[in-house]
Order: sequence, then C-alpha cells, then structure tokens
Amino acid sequence: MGRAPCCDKANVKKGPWSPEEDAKLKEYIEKSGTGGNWIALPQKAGLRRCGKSCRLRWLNYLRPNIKHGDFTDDEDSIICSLFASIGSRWSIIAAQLPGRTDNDIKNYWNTKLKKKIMGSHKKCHQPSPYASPYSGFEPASLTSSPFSAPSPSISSAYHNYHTTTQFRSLSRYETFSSTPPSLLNANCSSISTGFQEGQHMGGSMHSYLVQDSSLLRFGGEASCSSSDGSSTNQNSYGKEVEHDLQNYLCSTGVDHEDQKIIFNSDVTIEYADHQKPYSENPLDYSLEEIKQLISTNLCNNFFVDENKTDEKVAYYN
DNA sequence: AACGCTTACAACCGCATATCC
DNA sequence: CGGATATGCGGTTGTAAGCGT
Repeated sequence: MGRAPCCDKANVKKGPWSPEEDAKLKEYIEKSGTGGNWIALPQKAGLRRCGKSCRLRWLNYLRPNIKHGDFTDDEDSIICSLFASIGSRWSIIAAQLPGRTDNDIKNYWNTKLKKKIMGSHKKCHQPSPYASPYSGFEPASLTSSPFSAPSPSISSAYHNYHTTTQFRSLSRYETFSSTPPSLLNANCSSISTGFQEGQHMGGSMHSYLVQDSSLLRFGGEASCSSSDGSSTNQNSYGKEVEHDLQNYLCSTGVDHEDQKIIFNSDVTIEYADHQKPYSENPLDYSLEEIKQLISTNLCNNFFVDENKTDEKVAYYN
C-alpha cells in the first residue's frame, strides 16, 4: 500500500497566483503552519491548488524574510564564485545567501548575471589541440556531485586526449567512485604520492586512476594560466593534493597499510611551470579567475553532449 | 496606437531521492 | 522489503511589462 494520490489534477488551478490566493495561503501557514504535509494543505486552506504549487509559492514568494529586488555586489560575487566552483546547484548557492531563494538566484543568473560577468568573454576561445576541453575546470554538468567521477563516455574521451598514469597499487581497488574537489581541480601535470619538491615539467599530462574501463581524474591542467611562469605555492599545493589523496583513501576505506603502499609508489607530482593552481576555496577566486572558469564552463558545455564525443575525439586526434 | 521583440520573473515539469504504508 | 507517493531540485516554459519602431 502506498500513499493517497497527491491531488485531483483535473480540479486544481494553474497559472499565476491571485492576491486572494496569496492571502489565504499566507494566513493559513502563519496560523497553522504547514503541518509537514503540503499535499493536504491547500484543501485545509481553502485553495484549489496543488500542494506542490503551494509549497513553491510559499518558499519562493510569501515566506517571511524573502529578499526581493536587486542583488548586491557581494551577492553577485558569491554567486559567481560558487557557480564557478560547483555549477548550477542553486539550492546550495541559495543557502549562502540569506533571504534569497534558489529560484531567484537561478533566474538572476540566467537573465542578468551571466551576461554581466561574461561581458568581456563574448567569444569562446577554441581550446588548444593539446589541451583537455575540460582543462582546469570540471564542468558541473559532468558530475552529479562535486565528488563524482566523470561518466564513462566522458572518461573515454579523456582517455583519447591524454597520457594516463596508472597507479599500480590502486588498481586492485574496485570501488572508487568519488574524487575530492581539490584533486579534481588539481593543476599538476601528474599526481604524486612521493612528492618531490622543485620538480617541474613543461608538458601537459593529466593523471588518472585507471580502473577497468573507468577513469578517475586526479589531475587537470588549467586553460587559464599565469603567463609570467610563476610557480607560486605549487609545492604547497602539491602537498594539499597529497593530503587530499590521503583523506580520500581514508574515506573510501583503504586501510593504513595499503595507504603506505600507495604513498610509497614512485609516481611524482610534477607541475607544468606555467601553471598556477586555482584556489580550493571558491570564495577565494579572483574576478578574472571566475570569468575564466565560467567562460571555460560555458564553452565546454558543447562538449558535454555525449553525441559529440566521437566527433571531438576525432578533432583532437 | 499597434505591433513585434526583449527581458524579467513566476510557475510548471520531470526526475531523483526520501519517506511512508 | 517493495511499491507508491511526497518532497526537493534544476531545467524549462509562460507571460506580463518595457521598449523601440
């Protein structure tokens, strides 16, 4: 036995809410609360609306402390930074902006902010034949969470572009399914467990954990690079990556002895010396970094279409 | 004034996950 | 435990207002 049907679809009103409906809903909720049951609410409140519609109206418009009107520069900055970091997870972004709803932020982004930010990036640059189309920034649409591995089709696309480094000591683990954010965005040319300071490499290799047919991306080169060749913080960043790898291994149940094996392997972290890692904290992005990240993301969305994968592989081959 | 286009925002739809029976 | 519904989320659509011609 399941629950009773949600509502009589044929007998509910759709479309814009009238002031009278708003007043009824507001009055009822302020007096009686939602009772944790939106489906029953419209009937109790005397509304010919679906419970889902009532919930949306309350949360997005009638609820107290909802902010309407212009977004501040600070809010813009937070939205951009988070979008660049986690993509279109509007509910998470909304959680950082008191009084704003996910719907509000989504609309604001789609109609104004995106254009505002991208005003100086009207033209998408063609990615280098030697660079990953996802370089430096994992498009949010590739992942269902910040920790997800790329889908098999995307992974196979990666595999066609880049040298991969197999972590021999990891190959027996079959259940890796997530990647820590700092590793996902790690800007090293290869990942290391035995970090060696001062090593640099001019190439643009990526490294992945190769397990059966799937790949976990543990490295990534940036399409936005500092052109001055600086390597500020690269060593400490490498250690961050190493640290994250350790945490990751712990979280995925790799025991201590196996971690030691992995960390004693001979793979080294090597940075392309023109590359500068992006910040791990999305709120630390500079405006230029945000623009670049979003620009890359928007341009790369074309490539996310699985149907285009073969075409893309052919192009880069 | 009328028309068409653009913009902004509210609301809906479909899907994934949570919860209930 | 499994099936069915409830909830929450993100993408998309509908529509009214504003603006230019």
